[in-house]
Amino acid sequence: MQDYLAGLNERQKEAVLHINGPLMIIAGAGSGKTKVLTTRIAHLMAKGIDAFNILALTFTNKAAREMKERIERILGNNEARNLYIGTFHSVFARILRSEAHRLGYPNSFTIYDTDDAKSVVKTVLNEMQLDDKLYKPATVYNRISSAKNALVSPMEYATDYHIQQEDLRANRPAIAKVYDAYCKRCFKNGAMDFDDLLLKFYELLKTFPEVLSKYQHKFRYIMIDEYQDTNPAQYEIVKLLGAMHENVCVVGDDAQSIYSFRGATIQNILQFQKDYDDVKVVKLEQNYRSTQTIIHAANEVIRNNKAQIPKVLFTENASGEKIRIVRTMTDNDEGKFVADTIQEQKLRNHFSNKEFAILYRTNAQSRAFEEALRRMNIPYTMYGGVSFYQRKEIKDLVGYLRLIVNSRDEEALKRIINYPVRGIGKTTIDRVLLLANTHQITMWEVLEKADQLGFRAGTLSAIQDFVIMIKSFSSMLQKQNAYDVAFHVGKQTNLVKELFNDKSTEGLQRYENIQELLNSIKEWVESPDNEEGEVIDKTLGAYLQQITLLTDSDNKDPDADTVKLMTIHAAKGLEFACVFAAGLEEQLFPNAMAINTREELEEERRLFYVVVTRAKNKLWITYANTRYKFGSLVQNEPSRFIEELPKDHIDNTYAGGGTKMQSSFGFGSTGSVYERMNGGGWSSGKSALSAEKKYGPPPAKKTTPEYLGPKPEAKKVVEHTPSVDFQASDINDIAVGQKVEHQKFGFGEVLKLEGNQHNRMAIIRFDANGEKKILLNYARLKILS
DNA sequence: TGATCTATAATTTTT
DNA sequence: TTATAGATCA
Repeated sequence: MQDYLAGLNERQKEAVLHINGPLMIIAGAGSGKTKVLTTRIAHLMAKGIDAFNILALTFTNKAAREMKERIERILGNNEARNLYIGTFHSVFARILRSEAHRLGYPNSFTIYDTDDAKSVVKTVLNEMQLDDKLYKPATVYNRISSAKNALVSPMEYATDYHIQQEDLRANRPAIAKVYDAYCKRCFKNGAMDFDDLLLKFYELLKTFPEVLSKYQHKFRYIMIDEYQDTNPAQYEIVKLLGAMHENVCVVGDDAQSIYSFRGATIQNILQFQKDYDDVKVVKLEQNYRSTQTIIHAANEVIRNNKAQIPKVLFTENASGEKIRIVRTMTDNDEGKFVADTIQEQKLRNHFSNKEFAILYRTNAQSRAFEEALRRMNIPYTMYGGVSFYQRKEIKDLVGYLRLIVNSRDEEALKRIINYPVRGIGKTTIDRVLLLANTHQITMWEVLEKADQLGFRAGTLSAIQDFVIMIKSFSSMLQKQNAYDVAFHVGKQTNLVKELFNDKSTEGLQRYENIQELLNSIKEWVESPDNEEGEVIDKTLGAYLQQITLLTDSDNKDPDADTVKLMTIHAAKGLEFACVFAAGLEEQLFPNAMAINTREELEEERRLFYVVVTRAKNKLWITYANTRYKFGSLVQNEPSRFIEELPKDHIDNTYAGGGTKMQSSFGFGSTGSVYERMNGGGWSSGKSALSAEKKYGPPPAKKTTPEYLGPKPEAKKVVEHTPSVDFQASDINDIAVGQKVEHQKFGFGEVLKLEGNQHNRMAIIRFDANGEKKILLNYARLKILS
């Protein structure tokens, strides 16, 4: 761990060498923030500070992992294992596991993910007999979540004038009561939601001075990454923990604050200097990531925001190529353009897949890119889908495990009580719920004493079998490790068998997922159970808590040679040689949901700043004239952010003048992409459009989006009116060569049959609509001959 | 009670 | 377009 200081610039060195006292690092995009943070921790340790006394909090597991690895590399030993590095949520959950009993929770409390939490909200709404059309669980949950993040208790919520006015105006005056009931319900279930991990930890520190003192002594040096994204709960916790030693170092960039929807407030970073005396402030303004063009553009854009800490990012990197603005006809064309350009860049400049990222505002935009990439056989990884642990089959097995660990967990109980089917249906469950509520006991307790509560004989025996089974699992937990129990549960409940017997492709996948879950438990059980003196909790309970805090991206390999697709939010902190910023359209980006106030719009702009600064060398900004939304075609204007880019740094030939087309496609290209796009037969009819039409000047400004008159030819279907006697035939009777009638596509001939028994597909040539692939499970076909 | 079908609503960002 | 919830049937 020699000269770790070499390779740092003066500013960076200043930050690293500052040991005692509060420190605020304002780190512009690509200014070596992580490097400074990790080097600083290494430096602290080199100066003799014990790793056990250092706490570093991040927002994502990924960031935590990366920091740990980098510190290990600098130190060259495994002292870094003793550092407390993790996300706010995981670190607090870990501490709460040994302290939760003080607050009346079981130490093996369950962590509810968003789905569980919404489900609790739903139960509460039902029981309060509120209309869930008006009180949508998601909306109500968001409201509760915001309150928690702002440390607003149910009581304060109910008595705050402004909050009440807001709810009243939205015609949802009962939210305060729901909030209260929700908290009580979670408590009764022995469960904490994501926000509770912060809130309850805060309460713990506030209520028990001895606990506070313990952790103040332990964490003598505190470091917070992405400080601009902290919410009031996190802010107060840091303040409490740091109050004794005041060795608090925060790193952030106000220009990259993009989580205010989650309660983050930029005030925290602006306030920092007032919270402590003698705050050392270091600004890192030199960017090592991007070209001058990109940095200049980013600076220009962010200048339009009012609220910010003054700073100017600069770089000594090459000036680089202009930013290319590309307009396409539809969202599908956008996908094709991007896939095509990636292919071309790979050939021309020898880029590998992993040097490309396609970044967008909303997850829904991924579809067009996925399709296009798949068609070109370009491997890609999509971030932000359903997490492995959110899959149904995984949640089912995990549901059993959760119930075993914490019998109060009502959500888990409801999930698995009749899966696999064991004759405890909806009627019975409702009855159990009612009994639980009237007797003020948990559902599990109702089941335990079901014999005294007058269930029908058949139902009673089903319930008793269930109770005996769960109890046998619980007792097994005393003697055997998490993996053995999980394996046994899977086997005993027939869950694994049921999936094994499902031979469809999806069934097979589900079966494999269960195997993967079991493997992961095994791996976890067998990994070393102590790190340098500290015993790691290897119980099933600890495992369950840990997996709820994992996200989709946590089990994806970032180094895999694939094109990365993700939202801009998910891309924060990452960098790529080539970036496609997609869907730069009004309504989409800035998003229609976030243009009502100046603050919201400025956050969208910061988001744009983030996406621009992800690019090292090449940046494309794309937008589509029309795209599908809820199944119908919508037309949008180009994003206002495009206009904010410095004109001399962009190449918008594509967007503006159709006449200069040939010379426009950077890198001395001959415009092959363009040719392919027009003439390559992507989908029917495109070639008929002239270049002028396709990439002509942007449409005249319109205040309201309108629907395109004629449908694009790609989507054109010659409508067919089904015969009066139309009746779907049995799909098993369909054979090659038959003449068939389809409700929508009309008459045609079956050319080919594909797929397995459960997922059969027919390729049919229709007289009026050409060849289509028809999924027999979904389509209705009538056999004519 | 359980399975299947039909109607309806919904998409901003996430630990 | 897709996912989900309620309605209907076995």
